[in-house]
Amino acid sequence: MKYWLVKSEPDSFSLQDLIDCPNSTEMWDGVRNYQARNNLKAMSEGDQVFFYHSSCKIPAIVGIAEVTKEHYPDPTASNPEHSGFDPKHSEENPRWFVVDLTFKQALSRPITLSWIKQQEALSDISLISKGSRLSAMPIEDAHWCYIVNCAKL
DNA sequence: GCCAACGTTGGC
DNA sequence: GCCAACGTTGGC
Repeated sequence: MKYWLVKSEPDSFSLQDLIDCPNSTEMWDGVRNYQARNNLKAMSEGDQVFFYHSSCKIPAIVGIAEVTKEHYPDPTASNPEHSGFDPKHSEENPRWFVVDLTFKQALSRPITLSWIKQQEALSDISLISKGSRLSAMPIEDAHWCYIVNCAKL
């Protein structure tokens, strides 16, 4: 099992929004960056995912979700009406993908970006290193465990 | 709202 | 294939 982190702007889709989805499950669509896409494709069913709130007052990891369906073509990329439409994408020859994420639990306290930056043990976490703008990125086991322990689930 | 750090696009 | 121009992300 692998660990990941996905980002979402809470103004457009928050952890609560995921909880409120049917079966607390949502198709994670709209990724239009190749590296982030490759990370989506590397996800397996059962992988655990930190849910991170970005571009907001207090950027933080706020919860945990699970990959419940492995990657499949992003339907929003084939929809000309959709802002994520890509004419070079098709069902037959897909360029962009989604996974399904299911809510698992909220952290009892959010793990803020500013706190993460203060932790020696997390000094090389992908979230604050090169390529940190990716909307989906891998998290090392040790970093995952450190954060989960500190969140006192 | 600013801007640094990227990623993408397209002319050549 | 280079690189300038442009767009996006996301912290501050």
